[in-house]
Amino acid sequence: MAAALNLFVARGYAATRLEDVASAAGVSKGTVYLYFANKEELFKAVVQENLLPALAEGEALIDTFEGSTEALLHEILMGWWELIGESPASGLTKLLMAESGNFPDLAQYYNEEVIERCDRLFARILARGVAQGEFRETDVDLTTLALTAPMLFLMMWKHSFGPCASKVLEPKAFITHVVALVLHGLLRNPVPGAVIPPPPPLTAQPWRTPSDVNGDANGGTKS
Amino acid sequence: MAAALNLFVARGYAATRLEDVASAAGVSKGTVYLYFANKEELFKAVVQENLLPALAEGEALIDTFEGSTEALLHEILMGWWELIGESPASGLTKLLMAESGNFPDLAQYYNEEVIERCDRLFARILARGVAQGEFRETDVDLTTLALTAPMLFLMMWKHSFGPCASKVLEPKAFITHVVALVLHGLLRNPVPGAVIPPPPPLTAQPWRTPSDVNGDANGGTKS
Amino acid sequence: MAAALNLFVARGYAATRLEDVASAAGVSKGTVYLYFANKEELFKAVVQENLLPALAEGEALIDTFEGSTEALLHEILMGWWELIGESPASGLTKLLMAESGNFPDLAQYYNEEVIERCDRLFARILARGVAQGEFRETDVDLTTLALTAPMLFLMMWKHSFGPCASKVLEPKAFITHVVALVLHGLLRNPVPGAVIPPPPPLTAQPWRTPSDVNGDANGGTKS
Amino acid sequence: MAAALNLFVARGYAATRLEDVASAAGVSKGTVYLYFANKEELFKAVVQENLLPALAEGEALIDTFEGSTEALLHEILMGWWELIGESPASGLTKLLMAESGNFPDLAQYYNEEVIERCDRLFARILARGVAQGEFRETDVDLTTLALTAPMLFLMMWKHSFGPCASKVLEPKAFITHVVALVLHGLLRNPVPGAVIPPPPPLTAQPWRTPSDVNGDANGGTKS
DNA sequence: CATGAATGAGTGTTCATTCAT
DNA sequence: GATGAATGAACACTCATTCAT
Repeated sequence: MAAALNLFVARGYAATRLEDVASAAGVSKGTVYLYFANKEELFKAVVQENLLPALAEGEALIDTFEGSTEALLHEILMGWWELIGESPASGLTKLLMAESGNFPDLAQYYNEEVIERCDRLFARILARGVAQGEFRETDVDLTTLALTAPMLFLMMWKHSFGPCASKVLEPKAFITHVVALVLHGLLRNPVPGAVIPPPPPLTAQPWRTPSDVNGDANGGTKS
Repeated sequence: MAAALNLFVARGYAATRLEDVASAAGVSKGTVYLYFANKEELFKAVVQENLLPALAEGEALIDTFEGSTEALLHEILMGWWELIGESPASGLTKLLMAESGNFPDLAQYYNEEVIERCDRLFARILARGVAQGEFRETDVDLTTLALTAPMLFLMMWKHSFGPCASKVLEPKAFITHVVALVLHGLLRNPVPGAVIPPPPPLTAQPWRTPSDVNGDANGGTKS
Repeated sequence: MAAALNLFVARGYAATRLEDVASAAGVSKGTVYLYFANKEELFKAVVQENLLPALAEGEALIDTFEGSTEALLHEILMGWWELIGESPASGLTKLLMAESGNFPDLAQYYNEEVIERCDRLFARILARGVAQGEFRETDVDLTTLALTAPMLFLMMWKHSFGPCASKVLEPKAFITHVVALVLHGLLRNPVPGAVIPPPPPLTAQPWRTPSDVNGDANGGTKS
Repeated sequence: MAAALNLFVARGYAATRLEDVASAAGVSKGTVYLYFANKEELFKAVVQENLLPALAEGEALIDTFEGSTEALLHEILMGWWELIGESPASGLTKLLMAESGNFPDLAQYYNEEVIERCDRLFARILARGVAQGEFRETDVDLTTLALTAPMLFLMMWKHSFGPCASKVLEPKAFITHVVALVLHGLLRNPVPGAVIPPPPPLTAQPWRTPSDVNGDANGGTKS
């Protein structure tokens, strides 16, 4: 399964030949079928074997943690990266997204077992922050996503454009920056104590091509 | 090429049969080869045909915009989603990440032509915000990533787990929330006027398994 | 048809694409089908167009020739080479032998129209030599073949191993040598006036491996 | 490989379908690819497997032979025919000439490994004949060719026009005839002891068409 | 008369899967 | 339990052939 994990991550599902998995594992092609009914089952087994343990470990932390919720968030995200992001499991996450269309049941499973558990984890953290008066009132689902999106992005990036990008992306520095940004805000003079204000109204069709908006081209300005 | 785009996005590169592309386009298998040398060239053509125009349109907005940089950011991200995220180009972005390992030259090309141009766009916006006294001093590269990561996440999500997730994710609401979060911060009492403070120090190895940290098991507390 | 001739000779029947023939001829692929029903008919037309005229010319010479039959033979063979061997028709001959199995009717046709006429030509020459007292009595069919074999060999060679052989073969020198050899014989002291003597009896199984002929290994000597 | 040999010889390289080879061998199409990387490799393997052993056997004879060089020549040629000409290897020789243009490396290999070794064999025989006073001084290369050309012709003939010719060609009788002819000469009164005399001068352009030689049409007569 | 876009049967090749040993 | 030889369905790609223009 370790061999399969590496090859699936490196080449994708379709491009991974069972013969390569077998020889990488030092066994014959037929032996694979003694343990897995077919390629699809092998794939599913690899996914489940490598994703769940990491998540389980992560869930243990939260209850025992003492300190500010900002520090807790930082810890959680950094630990996530160290445990999953830096391990081959991050490759699996990417692979799962890439192949989700061809493996709906797997995507369903992953969604239920991993993502929703993950969401509940963050919901608890956010609730802790609000309860202790550290955080503003906030939409828990959206804020959770705003925190997990950079993590998923990091995993995807590592296994897609990262290797061929010109600027190297330092994951841990990025995580630290994101936490600081989301917590403290980018504005020089944020309004303390308030709920986050609603955004300004969008301009009408600002991105349309000129030919599309010739009639009311001045509608593109904000006011 | 429209047929190829749809099928590539729906099934992935390997699982898309040229015969299906042909019949979806209403032509025969051989006809495809009159216009594209092989499957790979078709794929590359689809990618380039559908990604670049969208980006080009996006770059036009920034110069003419008047208003707060917060509003500009909101506009840009929302426009990005309307123009690319809601179009099949978002599917291509996902596909490209999924297949980047098997098409290194395409990934390289996408990185140079799309990502780096995108980065420069955001760098200009952030510089505008800082210059006008709206934003704190900030690491431009990391903040750019913190803003683009949710966008890439949205595209990936839409074409992977989104369709089978229990909670529906409303992209525009998410974008609005992310902008507000990143700008105003999650803290109830952020420090106005200051540079974002450094994060608290991480605890020593908080996520390690007990077997790994047996020597200093109490290291799991914060300090 | 000139284009087809060149390509057929250069690449063989199967490896010649009609599209290449068309573009070499400066017309479109469809145009070829205005003049030839299909690839096979084109091939047959090329063969007939290029082989028969050369042979017809050759037949004209013999009746008017005055001089020794040895000189006549030399003239005929040399003329054959100049007219056919040095022209693309030699390539056709090679091609016809190569493809005879796949075009039995063409081989049949070639056999009747070319080879048998050729045989009759040589039979007349040999009869002339015997009638004039120049040549010994001889088996006409075999001697004809003994004279035409080197010619066919030359044509085959030119279009097969010739281009990659280390020693260059000078066709005209070879023809001259063959005529001299066949006429005068290789022996230092041939027996004038006599019929060619029968060959010595072959040894029993001279080429068998020793393990096969262990019983009478000395049978390898001549008598 | 036996099945491939038969089919290649019978139909040529291009017209032989791997599926036919497989079914002729009693296996499935995929099985062929367990042993040969592709069609080309199968072809090359068939050629090398079937040509070299035959030649190796042939080279053994010459050293042990006692008797006249004329008899030796007869033995060698007859043995060649029995060992190679009558075996499928003769079909391979024909095939190799037919496909030499499409397999230059194979032609090169055959030329070096087979033809040149063959040439050296005959050079030794001719030198023996001259050294023992049996043969006239002669151009070794050309005489070698004059002896091997009928053999190659026989192989070609057998697998091309032979099956559809009206007159049957008896190979062994032909070989015997050629040896006698080349040794004793066709002339009734050859000149003993002498070097073969140079050929009479060729007439000027005797084969040209009338339109080509209109200026000096009388130059076509010999004197 | 000429075109060239379109066709689709055919073939080389791959690889997940099986099973006798 | 393990093997590896064998399978055959599947697919990318080719090219002779057609036909509307």
